[in-house]
Amino acid sequence: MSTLKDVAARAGVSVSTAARLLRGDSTLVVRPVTRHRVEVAAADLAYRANGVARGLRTRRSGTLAVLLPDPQNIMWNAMLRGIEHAAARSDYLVVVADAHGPSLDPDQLGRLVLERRIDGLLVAFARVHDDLIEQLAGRGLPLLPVNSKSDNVAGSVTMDDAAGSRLAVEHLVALGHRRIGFLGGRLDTDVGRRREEGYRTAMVDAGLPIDEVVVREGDYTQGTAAQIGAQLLDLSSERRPTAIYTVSLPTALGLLTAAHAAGARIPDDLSVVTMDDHEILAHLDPPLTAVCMPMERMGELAAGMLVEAMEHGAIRHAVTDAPPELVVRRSTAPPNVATAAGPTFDGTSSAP
Amino acid sequence: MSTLKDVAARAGVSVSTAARLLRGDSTLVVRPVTRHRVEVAAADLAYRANGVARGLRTRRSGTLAVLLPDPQNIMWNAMLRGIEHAAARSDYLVVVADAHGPSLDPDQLGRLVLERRIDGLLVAFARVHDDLIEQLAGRGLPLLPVNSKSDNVAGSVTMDDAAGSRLAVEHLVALGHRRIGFLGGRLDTDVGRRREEGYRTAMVDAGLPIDEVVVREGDYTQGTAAQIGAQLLDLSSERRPTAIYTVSLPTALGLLTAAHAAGARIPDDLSVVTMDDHEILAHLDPPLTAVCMPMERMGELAAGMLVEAMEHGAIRHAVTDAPPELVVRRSTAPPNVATAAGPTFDGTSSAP
DNA sequence: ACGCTGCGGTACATCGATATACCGCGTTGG
DNA sequence: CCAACGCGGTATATCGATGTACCGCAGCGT
Repeated sequence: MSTLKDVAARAGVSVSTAARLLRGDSTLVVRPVTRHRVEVAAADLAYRANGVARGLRTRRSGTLAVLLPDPQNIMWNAMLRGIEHAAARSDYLVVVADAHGPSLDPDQLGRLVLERRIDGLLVAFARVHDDLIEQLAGRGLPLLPVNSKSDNVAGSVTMDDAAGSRLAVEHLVALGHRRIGFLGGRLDTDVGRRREEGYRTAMVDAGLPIDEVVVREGDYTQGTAAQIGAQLLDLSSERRPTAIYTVSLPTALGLLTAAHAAGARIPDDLSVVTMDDHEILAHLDPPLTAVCMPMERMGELAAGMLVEAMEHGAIRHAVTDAPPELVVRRSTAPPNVATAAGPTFDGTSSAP
Repeated sequence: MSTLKDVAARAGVSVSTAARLLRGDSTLVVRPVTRHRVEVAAADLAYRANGVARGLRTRRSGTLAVLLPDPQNIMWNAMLRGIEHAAARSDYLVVVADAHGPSLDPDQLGRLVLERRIDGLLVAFARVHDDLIEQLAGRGLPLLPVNSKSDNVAGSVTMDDAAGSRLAVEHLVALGHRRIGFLGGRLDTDVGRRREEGYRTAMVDAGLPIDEVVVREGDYTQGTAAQIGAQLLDLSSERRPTAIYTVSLPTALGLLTAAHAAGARIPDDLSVVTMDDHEILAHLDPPLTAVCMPMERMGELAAGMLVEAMEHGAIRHAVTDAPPELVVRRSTAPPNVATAAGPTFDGTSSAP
């Protein structure tokens, strides 16, 4: 591994000149011939600047971390891709941290940051780590909530969740549904509230009454969703929703489990739309109608903004520009009048 | 941010003493009172060693990268978790690189490594990046193929793929299948060959003939699998397999698509087992019987070995100890004698 | 009296890149 | 005639932690 010193010696210039030239320092004036000598020397030696040494001087490690609440949710993959691409453009590396696993708990992560191995942090689902966030943000560490805002942190990148929810509800309304349930996220998170708000707005806009019994707060886990789903399906036929909108894939899967257990067929007895799309939804039983949110775009935007914040201190609240899109598959259909108005389905499983 | 100098000044000792004490240098002898003074000073100042400065001196960045062939395959998630956990135990960070995306092409990655921002590399599905691998391994960079061996690289971590394949085939045989197809991976990869070998061994052990027409090389993509699947389903009824074993989730999904298009019902007309398991398989149409491979364990092992290699130079070929397990769901059933022996299914889609 | 050893540390030179200050020389402009 | 400035760079002090070499002193044996 050759160093700058080697290059300078080979080119017959000082280390500073070689450094400034190779770094592209615009205040440096050199004759073309000198420039050429240095460039050739660098090429001959296959010189690569040592990133660690540079980092020491420039006080940057060139690495940022992403903190995820639930790496089991495959929807984060798209966001991660976006983050990686945008970060790579600015020559940053991305470290992924599982917020709940033993790999990198918030304390560990805080340590890393304080040790300057990480320059900044993208935090998805901020509420979970309020204490960490306050600590770090308080120390002036570049930190950006993604997908959800946090009251005491300046800046965030989110999507138009309300629009996504409206899209889902409007689709159900267009199919003829009137009793539309909502299986949401945590209401102590900004994103959870915005998704519910979109649902409510769309219901009101459609002139439909909102039955609070079928508007439920979940926690993005499959287990909780299955429980709530069972409760919703157990309602009397006049109150039981003919369609349910779920706000995440795990939530949707929980509902599917509950529906299966209750013997409710989808979409015959119950239509289901979920937020967040992924290719594999086309292969589910049944293929799930979904609102495709611009996760990748959000990731790109977030990484770009974080880099911007780290380098120029500018930070703001931003909403991803790409609009949500509805992907219609087979889990939604017009309400089955017979089922909806008639006696409840028998409650036994339809599984063999 | 306080530095070692601040701590030393506050404790009234030299920088070296503070450094050695806080680092836990066992060759250092200090009086308890001195030790205490330094520790208190460090605590008071909330001192954190600067990882970048340390890295410069110790010539390590404390970061390792994982190169993945196809981040769309959600099966890597489990491996990543394992890698992260094991790496975290040794205080390493993990950077994820998409081998095909624009985020971090092999050249970029090579650059990072040469710039010493990354200490070592885990490469999944090595064949894709042979040139990069030779370059880096040639330069003495710690590099470890995961999931597949590479002839010109010492060391690797793999799973018992042959055992996994055997498990799948034995399950089908036990159900009564005799014409069992194989939809494999690339034969220019070690892992692809080992999975096919397991299939062949199991067939021979079961006393079944192998019809080479139904033993096919794929490339782990859904598109190719769909094409091959269509060909297999188009065979005359005496040759058409009654069951197919696929070696990856995208491959299985491709086959499902082909089966659906051909109007073949699963498992009635065709049983399907796939390698690699994930919770979501339980929700597919139909729920897929799968061989659960110890991906997470492999990840842990790999990260541990890479760290070991980086710090002590020891490297070897290792196979994950945890055995594969069969998870039976509803995509496999005894062959339908009527369908198998009778005329082909009508070939029209069963979709509404 | 002399060397040796153990104790409890310290001084100083790294690691490699970067940034600021500054240098001598020739050319202008006033 | 002298100051100011542009040219083409160089010298040197960082950044913060690490590790080797070494120091003075006391005690101990001979």
